[in-house]
Amino acid sequence: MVTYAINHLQCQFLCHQICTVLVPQIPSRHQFPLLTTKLKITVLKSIGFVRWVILKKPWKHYTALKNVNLIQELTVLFCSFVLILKSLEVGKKVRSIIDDNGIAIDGVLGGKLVFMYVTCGELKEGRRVFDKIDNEKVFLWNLMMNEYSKIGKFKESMHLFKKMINLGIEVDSYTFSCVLKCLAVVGSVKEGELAHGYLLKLGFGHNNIVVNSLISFYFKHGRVENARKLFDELNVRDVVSWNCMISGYITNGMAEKGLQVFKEMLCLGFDADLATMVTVLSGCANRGAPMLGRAVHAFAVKACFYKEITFDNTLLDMYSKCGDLHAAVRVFEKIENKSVVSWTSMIAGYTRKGISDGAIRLFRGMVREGVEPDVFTITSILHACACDGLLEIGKDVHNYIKENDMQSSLYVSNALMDMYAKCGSMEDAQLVFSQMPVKDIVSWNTMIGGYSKNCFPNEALNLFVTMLQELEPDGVTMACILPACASLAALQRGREIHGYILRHGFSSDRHVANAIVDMYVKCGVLVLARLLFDMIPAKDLVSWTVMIAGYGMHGFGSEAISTFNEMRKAGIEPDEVSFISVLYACSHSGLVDEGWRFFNIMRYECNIEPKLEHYACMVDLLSRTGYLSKAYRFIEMMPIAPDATIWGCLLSGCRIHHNVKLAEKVAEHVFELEPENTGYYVLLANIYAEAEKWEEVNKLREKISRRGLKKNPGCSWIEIKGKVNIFVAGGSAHPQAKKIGSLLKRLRLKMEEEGYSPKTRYALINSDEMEKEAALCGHSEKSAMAFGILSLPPGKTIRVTKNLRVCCDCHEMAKFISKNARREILLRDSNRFHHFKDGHCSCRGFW
DNA sequence: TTAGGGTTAG
Repeated sequence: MVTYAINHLQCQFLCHQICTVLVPQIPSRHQFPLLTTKLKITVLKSIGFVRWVILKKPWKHYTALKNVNLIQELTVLFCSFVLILKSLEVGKKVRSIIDDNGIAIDGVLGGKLVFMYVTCGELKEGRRVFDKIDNEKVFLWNLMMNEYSKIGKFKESMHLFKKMINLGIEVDSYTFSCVLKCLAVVGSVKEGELAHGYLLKLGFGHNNIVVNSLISFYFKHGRVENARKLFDELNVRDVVSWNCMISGYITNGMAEKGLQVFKEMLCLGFDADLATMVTVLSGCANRGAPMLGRAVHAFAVKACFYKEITFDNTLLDMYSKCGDLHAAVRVFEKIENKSVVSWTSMIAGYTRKGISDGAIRLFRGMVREGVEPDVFTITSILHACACDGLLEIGKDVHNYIKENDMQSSLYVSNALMDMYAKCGSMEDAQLVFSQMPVKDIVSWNTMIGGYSKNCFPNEALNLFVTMLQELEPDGVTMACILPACASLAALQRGREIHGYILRHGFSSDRHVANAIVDMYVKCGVLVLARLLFDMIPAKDLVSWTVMIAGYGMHGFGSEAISTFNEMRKAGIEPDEVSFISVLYACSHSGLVDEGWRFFNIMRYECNIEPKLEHYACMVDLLSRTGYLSKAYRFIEMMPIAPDATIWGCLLSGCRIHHNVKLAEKVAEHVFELEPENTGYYVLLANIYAEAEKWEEVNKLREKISRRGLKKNPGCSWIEIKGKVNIFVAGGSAHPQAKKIGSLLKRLRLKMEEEGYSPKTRYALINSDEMEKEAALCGHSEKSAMAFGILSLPPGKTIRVTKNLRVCCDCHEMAKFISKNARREILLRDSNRFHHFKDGHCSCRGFW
């Protein structure tokens, strides 16, 4: 801030000058942009001075200025300045001057204060003042209503409207404009029609501002005919009326008609204005209509709109949203004075394309150029961090948010939580969530979805219950909570939520429909999933991908492939995720040739560069089917660095095919990349155990305990009558543990009678056979299956979920039970589903 | 006070 060296007399003089000379010269906010550059500089200098006067309060020392009237005049003036400065800091100083001097807040000063607070983003304080003063100015009521609708509190805005009607305050056209805007979002058509009747009664039927808003209202509710009728009946159509029609048609999916109105408007000699261009272009962007967008671009260039920054920004956004990032970049590069909007649109464009590093490069570029990021920019850059899991950069952005006091923006806080959730840091997300004074539905959904996806299904379900006490969930909530049921394989819970969805009419939402299919797939009810999938009227890429992945998970490789082909026939192009699903399906069914075929289709036909996940599927496929050295060479040839998962797939393959020598070589890579992951040590230990290399097993054991690593305990659960029963490996804490134990013993005897011998090599214990057998009996999935037999009526499928991969002995026993006790068993392990029936498993040995 | 950029869903 500039400081002013000033003595007592000068201060007195300057304060006098402010009141007598400057006051009449202060332009209003609206006049300011119209001033000449020279005048603007003069005003800005004065503002700099006044800012200093306010912050330093030099008048405190002068009796002459302690005159209350003078201070009151000054404060009114200061409020006006704050409106230009938009600085809450200065605004607060003004307030303290008022309070310190005991100045009464009357209508004039109160009104100024309200306007000042609202402009500085302190709506709450503005409302407090607003409520205190006797206010009959319709302008202030409109202001408050507009502010509430800007932050999405449409109900509060409507509440104010009712209040002003009750107080008998005369409404104007802007009041109706705001009311209709609110009703467009939260109201029903019926309420809008009531407002329509009311405004006709008050004589606003020919007021363009009101009728234009009414047209927009009907369009937003899809009542195209009503909107058209109003437009046709308008005596005098202004450019806004035309713009409303164009935008209305485009957003209702009638882009052609919108363009027709646009042409008609031009033919009738109406001049399209900037808003027309912006409306048409943003309509093209939202509908994904680049052809129309390009035509408008050409027209606008002829009409010289391209010099307007707003136009350029909309144009670049249109290209970016229509997927043509190159065209967007060309527009961006031509903009001479890039505004914060230009930069943000470009950043959002890169993020949309998944080029997070490009987005971050742009972000740094804009800061370098001295363009200050605003809440929109911050939200976009957080999204880029979220997409790429860039936690450290995300944390830097969080610091920037704190320094610049941006947390109060719901968009910012929500994007921040989403970033933390997607980067896997739910503690940080929870911290942001708990500190938010106001939360909206997106905040709740983000947290619930975050917990669901980060393997905290219970936290997600608990938060969902809390949410129900606070606000109504929406379709997105459903799509966020269902994966929690899916990850728990909590079929009962999932069914309840499915019921809730049906009762509340969320089932027509495609995201919800997809999530339901996914939930039933992961809860093991594949047939129902397929049925519900078939019922989705317009399946999107996600619907198909869920189904393909579902077949893969259940070991139906050829069904997954035919669904994939069906999808392409339906005209839906696969993306990288759907290729992961089909490759995964191939690997879980041992379909080597088909796997290669899809890998090549992806690369050469669809031009999708394989990512780590795709390579992992291929390595998995080769390893499972015994092509171990081929898999090794494949990894070595990879153009990107393999991660531990990829080497881990090969290590699993080494176990299946008992290749100890290669396993040792592969394990070196795995341990180097993920030295803390106990699972891989256990895997190698099992490979040694199966080869009866007990010395090596012990060495590994020592290594594990030296490093202080603990084996992730095996844990299985089974849902009986909605209650989840959990079994831990070797545990006997369950109330029915004894019964379960004796049932398992009986089963084991029967198995031996029929020639099965226990697969003791999988026990990872180097002791006598008896102890090994006891350890095998204690495996959590066996206990859960036995509990299922004891608790469920005959003939009912037993559904068990396990946190780790199923062991071979348990797998054998499940096969036996399915034949001997005539029970279907559905076992979901950490990798896939095993469906046991009549002594066979759907995995056919691939797991 | 018709008009440009941003958050949740495989």
